[in-house]
Order: sequence, then structure tokens, then C-alpha cells
Amino acid sequence: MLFIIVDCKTSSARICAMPHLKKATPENASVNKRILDTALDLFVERGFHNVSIHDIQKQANVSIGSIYNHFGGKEGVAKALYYHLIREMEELVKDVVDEGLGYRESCNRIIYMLFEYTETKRNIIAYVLHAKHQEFLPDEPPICSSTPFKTMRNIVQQGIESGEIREGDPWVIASSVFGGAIRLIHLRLDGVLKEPLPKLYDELIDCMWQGVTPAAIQESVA
Amino acid sequence: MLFIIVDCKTSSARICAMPHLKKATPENASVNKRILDTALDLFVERGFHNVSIHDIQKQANVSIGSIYNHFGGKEGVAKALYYHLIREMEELVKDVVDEGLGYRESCNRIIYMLFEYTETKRNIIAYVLHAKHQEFLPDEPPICSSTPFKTMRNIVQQGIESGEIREGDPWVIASSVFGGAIRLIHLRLDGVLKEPLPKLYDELIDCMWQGVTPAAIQESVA
DNA sequence: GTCTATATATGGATAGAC
DNA sequence: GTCTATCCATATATAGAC
Repeated sequence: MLFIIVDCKTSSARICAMPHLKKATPENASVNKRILDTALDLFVERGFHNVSIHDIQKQANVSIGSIYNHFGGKEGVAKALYYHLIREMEELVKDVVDEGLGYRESCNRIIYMLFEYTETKRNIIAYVLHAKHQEFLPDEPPICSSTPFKTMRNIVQQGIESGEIREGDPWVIASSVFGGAIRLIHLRLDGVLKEPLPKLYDELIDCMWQGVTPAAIQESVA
Repeated sequence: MLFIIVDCKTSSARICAMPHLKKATPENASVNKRILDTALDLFVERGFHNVSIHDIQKQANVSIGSIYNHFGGKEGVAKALYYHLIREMEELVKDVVDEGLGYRESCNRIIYMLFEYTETKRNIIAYVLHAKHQEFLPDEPPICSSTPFKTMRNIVQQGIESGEIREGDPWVIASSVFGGAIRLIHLRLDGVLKEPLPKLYDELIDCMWQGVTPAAIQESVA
């Protein structure tokens, strides 16, 4: 379920901040939210092209007319979702950055947050990281060129410049930092990996930093 | 273009073994091959659901009837492609294993091969690693549970047992080994990363092994 | 085995009442 | 702004000639 849609600010970046008591009641939620909510569920479950306007209409308990009024069609719904969720992620990443923890720790927090989300808000992560948007939103830029991902690469870049992270090609280093985590998320979303991701966090982080820590720091620790 | 379809054995695992002179001539190729060939191109370019039987029919210069005769429909084409390409990858991985290079070097070779393929046989990699098969082949197992991927994880597992690779949760280690490479492939396929992957190989491999080399070996090298 | 013509279903989109 | 009924394009699948 989405709490974020109406106002991104309300969903702070607190890790684990799941308002369990808020009992999502799709019936009395705003039409707008109900549409986006069920669209997310359906798109993730079946894929964009296997979901019809009629399906959304039925499951969201709204009329086709409303969907067209609000979003101009199925693609419009997908696009709205796309930008809402990117913005949601952007907020989360930004909040981590604003904590001013240092670049390495920022990367850790982002990875942990992604792992948590994969377990508790699976569909959001699935839609952002797993969907092939190019196939139904051909005019939108690919997700990995969106702000949150840019910000993540930026953190790595600054980490390199500050000496916290090993030098090298920015793409290689960024992929070395986040690639393992993203791979685990994909495996988890595909149902191949049975273990909850947070359990694997410590070990992954350990491997990862051993790979991209500058030699200087590596020695000083040893 | 596909050389593999008709007989997987013919396309050996030689890296860079591109028979440039063979001049792919879709006109006189077998109907079967022509269908699969153009289907791959179209599916990768537009996505499965944005390609109609008629599109394949036109571009492959065959009739709709032929497509149904050979594959039973669009889904049949996609499924045949899926298994052909998985088998192709499996052959490549198997050939690497058969060289008996040791587990670390085997991982390197596989990554290099994937990088090469991404540049020279882009659509094959895109279809195998980038497509969301669950959305059009809901009854097939996810690609990451297919043999080539299992074999890759198996190599890592044996590497761990032999002491060549650092101990830890198999999923974490495997993701640490291949995650960065797969991430780079995705970035490249999305067009975000402009550099050819083989150029980044050395650096990636370096980062990667620094992360997952056992402490014992690490010290002995230093 | 290959082709064309056609049937049938589905789903996106609109019109117009409330 | 919300709804229902309807239109129309598209795409899968089949039938039947060659």
C-alpha cells in the first residue's frame, strides 16, 4: 500500500517507519489514491500490458471515466506512478544525504533502506527497479538516469574525491558499490532468494567495502 | 543476428568468435531461423507486447500461417527464443568450465564473455538479462533460476569450498561476484553508460576480487 | 508446409447522462 | 467529477485454398 502518493513529505525517510495502525482502507481513500494504489498492485503482479483499464476500474471501485479524468488513460496512470515513486525514492535518498553521515555510511543507509523496502513495500521497489518502463513509457528517460540514481552515483563520486572510496572509473565504482545489493533485490523479487534481505545486509556490506575501500584505509584498519 | 538457433554446438564459446564474413542473409535462411531472428530483434527493440504477429510476419517475410505452424503463436516464438538463448548461454558457461581454469578465472571469463556479447550480440543479452519474461511467459521459471545462472552460482560455491573465494552466504558472495558486472550490463543496455564494457573489465575485476578474496590470499599477495 | 482472408475477442477511448 | 454504454481499432487465431 502507498502512503506516499498524496504528499511525499509525509513519508519521512525513517527506516522501518511503517505506520501499521493506519489501516489502509481503499474504500474511503481518495479516488486518485485508489487508482494509483491498485494500479501499482496490478502492474507489478501482472505487468503493465496484462492489465486493462477495466481491471483497474473494477479493483479500484471507480469508473473508467474517472481514470480518464484524472490521468488521461492507462499510460497516464503508469506515468504518474512512475514519477510519484521516483520522487518518493528521491526523498529517501535525499534524507539520507542530509543526515551528513559521510559518503560510505550514506551508501550503507541507502542499501539498507532499499532492502527494508523490498520486504515491506515490495511493489514500490518492484515497480521502480524491476519493471521495464521503456516498454510502456517509451518517452520517459530510463529509470537509472533519474535523480535518485544520479544522486547515488553522486555520493559515490564525492566519496572518491574525499578519499573515502577507492579511485577509479565512476561507473565501475558505483556499480561495485550498489551492484551486489541490486542483484540481491532482483533475486529476491523473482522469488529465487528465500531469505529476507536485511539478514544479508551485514555480510554484503562487508564484501562490498572490502572491494572499494582505498588501499590506505584498508591497511590502517588491518 | 543469431547464428546459434539452428545448432547450438556450432557457436563455440570462443570469445570474439564473430564470423563476420558469414554475411547474414535473412532472405535465404530457413523459415524457422528467420522467424526467431526477427522476433528477437523486434522483441528487444519494442518489447514483446508491442510486437504483433503481423509485425514479425512482415519483417521476416513469412506468412502468419508459418508462424503458427512452427511455433503455435507469438508466445510460442518467445518461448522458443527463451530456451534457445538460455541453452546458448549454458553452452558458453559450460565451455568456460570445461577449460578447467580454476574457479576465479572461470568467473572472470564468464564476465568477459558477457561483456563481449553485450557489445557484439546485444539483443541476445538484452533478451536474456533485460527482458521481463514473467510478463509474457508466466509459466516459465524466472531466468535467474535457469541452468546457466545456476552453474555460475555453482562455480562460486565450489570456489568458496576450494578456498579460492571468500566464505559467506552463497547468495551474497555470488551477487558480489557477478552483481557489479550485471549492473554495468544493465546500464549499458539502457544507453546510460556510453563506454564499451570490455574497457571497464579490468577495473571491475580488480574491485570485485578485492571484495571476495579470502583474507589468507589477500595477505600473501600483499 | 505455406499462404490469404476472415472470424472473434479484447481493450483503449469517447460521448453524453447524472 | 463521476458514471455507463458504446464505438472502433488492433491483434490473435483459424479456416481453407494452393
